[in-house]
Amino acid sequence: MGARNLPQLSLLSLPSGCGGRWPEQVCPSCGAAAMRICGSTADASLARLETLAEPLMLEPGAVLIREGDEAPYVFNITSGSVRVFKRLPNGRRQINGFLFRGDFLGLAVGNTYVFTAEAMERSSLCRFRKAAFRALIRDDPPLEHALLNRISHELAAAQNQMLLLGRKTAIERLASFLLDLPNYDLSRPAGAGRVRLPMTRGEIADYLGLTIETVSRMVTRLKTQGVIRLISQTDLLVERPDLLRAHANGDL
Amino acid sequence: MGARNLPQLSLLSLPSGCGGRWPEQVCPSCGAAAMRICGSTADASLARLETLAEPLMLEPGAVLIREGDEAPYVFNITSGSVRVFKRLPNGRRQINGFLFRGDFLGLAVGNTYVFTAEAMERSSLCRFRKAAFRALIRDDPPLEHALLNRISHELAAAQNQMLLLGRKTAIERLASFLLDLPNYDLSRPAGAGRVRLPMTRGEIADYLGLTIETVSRMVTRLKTQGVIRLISQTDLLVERPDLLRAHANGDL
DNA sequence: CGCAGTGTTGAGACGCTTCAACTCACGTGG
DNA sequence: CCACGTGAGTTGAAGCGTCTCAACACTGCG
Repeated sequence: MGARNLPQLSLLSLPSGCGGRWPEQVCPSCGAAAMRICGSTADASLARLETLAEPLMLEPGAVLIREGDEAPYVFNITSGSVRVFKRLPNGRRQINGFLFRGDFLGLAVGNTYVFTAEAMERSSLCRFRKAAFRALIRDDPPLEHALLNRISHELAAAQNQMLLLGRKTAIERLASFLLDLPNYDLSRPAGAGRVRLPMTRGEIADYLGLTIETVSRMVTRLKTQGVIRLISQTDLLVERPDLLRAHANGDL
Repeated sequence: MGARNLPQLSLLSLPSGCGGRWPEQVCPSCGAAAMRICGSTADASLARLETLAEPLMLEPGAVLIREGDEAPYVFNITSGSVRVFKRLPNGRRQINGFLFRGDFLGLAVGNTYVFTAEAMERSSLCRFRKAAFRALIRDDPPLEHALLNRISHELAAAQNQMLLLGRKTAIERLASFLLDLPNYDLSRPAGAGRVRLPMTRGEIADYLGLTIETVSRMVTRLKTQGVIRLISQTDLLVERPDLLRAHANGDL
């Protein structure tokens, strides 16, 4: 690698992504607009970016990125949701994150994608050629800083997840997950104590390093203890946030 | 956060850090030189950087960074090794990475360090005020790109670790670890098949999400199977790399 | 109404942890 | 120089938490 060689730009936003709420004027139609959520206000660049964006529509289950493939693109989600995961040769799956509107993805090492990404529901995305995206970023320092900042948040989130996977019990994992969940999809805020579970039990299990059955049992346990109440399969109410936090910290 | 606000620059190099070997003219005396390993050759910047660096010497076990503290500094290791970890309230520890010469650390979110870092042996580091470091990077695009590249490698490494922690068995974890280990400390390359274990069993356990005893048992199992041979407590020889890889992939 | 996909619940198996005893390497002082 | 102490590592036996396998319940849809 020569000195003038640009490093590959490679991004992935994990759930805790942006780390803060973004202005509501964000438009879901194009990646250019979505970039605004990163804090970049270089409008000249945004205009230029718009010319680079290729809009994309995906059906549920559609594969967006395949681990090991060549990585010419960076993506930005403009609506819907995406799961990002890796697989072991024997089929076991670890979901690394759930991505929503405004999140970037396309993490690559040596021009190869390091994970697979699939749409969880009908989703729209914007696609950028990495080279063009990279060039744009180079000319827009605030944008690059914003991206760096964003990746830092991701790294912090990844480290929290390592702590969870390596050292927490099943109930602690679920409790932590339920506490974090509201921060995932900021574009669809829930009411106080209200938690949306837009993913299946299987996906939760593969995210928490557990099995479907264990997740189900732990949900039941929290329900029995009066910590949460199930509105439907995909919606629940946290009745005792204090107890949920206690569980997440291993105090129970 | 206003638009002109710079995001906090926040870095942590995980073991697989740089992803490639660096030129051997790297000098262990100062962070400025260490930066060269990132691929930046902007010598004007390097000269300026040198004026910003505060050298630091740490004894084994010394705490470099404490999780939750204010985060005014970014560090670069110029010799020795550092362990980076998080703790649960009940004391359980998850080691997120082992860092060596050339690695940066100082990951923060909202101006607060997100992990604790301790010297594993007598180590020297260079310390930079984050603000100064940040300003320098802003004026040195190749440097910033190099850092972005580096962080991308870290994120990829973090995702591999999530897969390991969430979905691999004890023997698979150890095998994966032994295969990765040679890439950690590139400044002290080992001979072919030779693996140095500069950390204790307890540290390996806390890195792999296991207990000391399990790590010990798995080492014994690999030894019994003729996959590895122990030279000493801290040095071993991989006799059957093929079998080790098979174990890491869960094929055995 | 019946089917398929998703979620729940129970019983038993399995793998890792826990607890405890023992070994080994190393440094220190008698 | 050896006895001793200490911290790290190993090994064994028992316990426990999660997984596996299997049956059943629920929901949505043709």
